[in-house]
Amino acid sequence: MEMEVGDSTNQDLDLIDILWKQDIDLGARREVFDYNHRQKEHELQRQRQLEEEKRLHLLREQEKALLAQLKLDEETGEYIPHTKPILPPQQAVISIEITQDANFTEETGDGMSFDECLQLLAETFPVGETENPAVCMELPPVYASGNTMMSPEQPALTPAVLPSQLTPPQRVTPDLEEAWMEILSLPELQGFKMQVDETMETTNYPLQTSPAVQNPNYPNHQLIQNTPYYPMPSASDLKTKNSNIGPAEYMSACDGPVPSMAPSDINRMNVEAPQVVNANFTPDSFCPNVFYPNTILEESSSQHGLEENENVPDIPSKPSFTPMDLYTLSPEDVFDRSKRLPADFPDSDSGISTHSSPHASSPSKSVYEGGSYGFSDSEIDDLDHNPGSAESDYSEMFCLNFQPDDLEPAIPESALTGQCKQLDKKPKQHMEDPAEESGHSSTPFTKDKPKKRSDVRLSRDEQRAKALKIPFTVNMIINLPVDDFNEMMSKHELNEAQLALVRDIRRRGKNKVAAQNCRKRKMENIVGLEHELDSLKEEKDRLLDEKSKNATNLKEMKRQLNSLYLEVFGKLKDEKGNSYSPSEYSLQQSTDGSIFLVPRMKKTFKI
DNA sequence: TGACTGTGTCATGAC
DNA sequence: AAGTCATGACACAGT
Repeated sequence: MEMEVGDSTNQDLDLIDILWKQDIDLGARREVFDYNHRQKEHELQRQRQLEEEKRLHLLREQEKALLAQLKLDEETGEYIPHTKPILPPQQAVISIEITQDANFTEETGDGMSFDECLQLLAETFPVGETENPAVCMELPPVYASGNTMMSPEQPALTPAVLPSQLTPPQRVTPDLEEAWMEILSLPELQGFKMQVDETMETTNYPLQTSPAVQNPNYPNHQLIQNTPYYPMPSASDLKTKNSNIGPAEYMSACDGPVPSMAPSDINRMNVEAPQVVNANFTPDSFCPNVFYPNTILEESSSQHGLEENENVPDIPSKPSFTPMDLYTLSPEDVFDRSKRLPADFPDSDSGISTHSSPHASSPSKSVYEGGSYGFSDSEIDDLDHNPGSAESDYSEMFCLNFQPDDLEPAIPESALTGQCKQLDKKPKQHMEDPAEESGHSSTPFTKDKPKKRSDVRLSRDEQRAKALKIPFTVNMIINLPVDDFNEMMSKHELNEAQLALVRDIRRRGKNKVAAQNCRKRKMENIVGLEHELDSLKEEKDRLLDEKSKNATNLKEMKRQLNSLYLEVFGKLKDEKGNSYSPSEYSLQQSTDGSIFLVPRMKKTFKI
């Protein structure tokens, strides 16, 4: 089976190769045509497949081991434990830790870094806390509501343990958040993240938990964070996406009590996402909120009364746009969804201004320089060159990469936030060819390319937005239609500096897209003119050839006419029978066809 | 080190 | 009038 996958991948690569060679105008970058580059990609991909095979094998082993402890109830088709839980909780935790370890070391190939991560995990979340109900958020109601999928090693599943008895989720302290930020900023983790992303896209990952946990771009992820009313994927979703998930996976994924979980738990769970690592640790599995400055979260949530979510209100017809929504709602997803509609938003990184102009003369400059909030360009530049500082978390917050090719899992329309629906309703702007913007889209051919300046240096606008605590993502600021943008702005009381910055960001972002489009058009014009030049050259050659032929024909006709003339002239005799001298006479034809012998002395005689 | 290239930004005019 | 788009010009970073 793996061989088939590999073969098809090779064929795909070859096909892609041919297609790229055929059509260079698709906006593909240069490295796309670099054979060595693709070769390297190919090898990496093969390596990943091998790693994945190993992982799958390991997971199968684990599944077997767990299933061995279960018995299939033939009436209900459910797996039930043979006996009462035989493993003490501590043991269950240990087995889960083993799973973690395997996942980490095999997926990353860099044990040291993940050992550190694990150590941090252990310090952050003592094993006793693995009973956190939040861990089970991915379970569909059918599992969560009953005891159909009880694990023998899960005492927490026994009815004696009620959610109220559980250790309440603890908020991650700022220090720990920072530590997590640093972990996430590790290069190997970035690579791991990419690897896992690709793996999740191409394979049916047996131990997959919820896609929302695996992939922060997954809309359900947002739903879980933003709309606690739809906290869990439907059973059908799980059937389709994780069709090969068995009870063992659920049990390994759910190390806590299955009973119903209040939305507040769900929300809090996002803050504590690292606890989900026992299911399948990926950096992506962390909710962005984890890496969010508490200050921002708390401030924004307190502004809008969302800090606790203690009550479960009715489903609002149009949830208000909160900073939390915006932060957790990756713009990619918003626009991915909108991209499904006929009219689309401008391409991906349209809003990410990454270049700093030393003489920015935008209206906002005066604001910055006015010192109203003490954020000069030099300071921004300091931020630029200060990796690991605030910029890193902010870059996590603002999803820089706009990936139109992302998975588009089917989600219920009702699950979209009101804002998203609005976006769906009113996508006004024409979407340019996504390939143009795909310099940052995660095409496999750009992955290993050294990061561009725009990737390395974070957007000044993002940094400014962060400095001013602007509760919108840059992408949203730029890409929202004007009505939605105004509505969004009206829902937040922004001060003058914030307003100026937001409008500057929007202006720059739009202009950036315009410039890109302009350049693209310019290039297309150049190509078109070159083609036109070629065709004109061909026509010129053709005309020259025709002219040459015509000249030849004319010459021949003149020659024939001359000989005919001489022949006619030679037959003309005067009264005495003498021939006329061509030097003294010439033949001329009148308009009525009559031929005259005209003396060169201007004397005419009618023949 | 200078030329070239790609990109972001600003200014300006048009719509 | 405001917003958006198109485009020339400039600066900067990377090659």
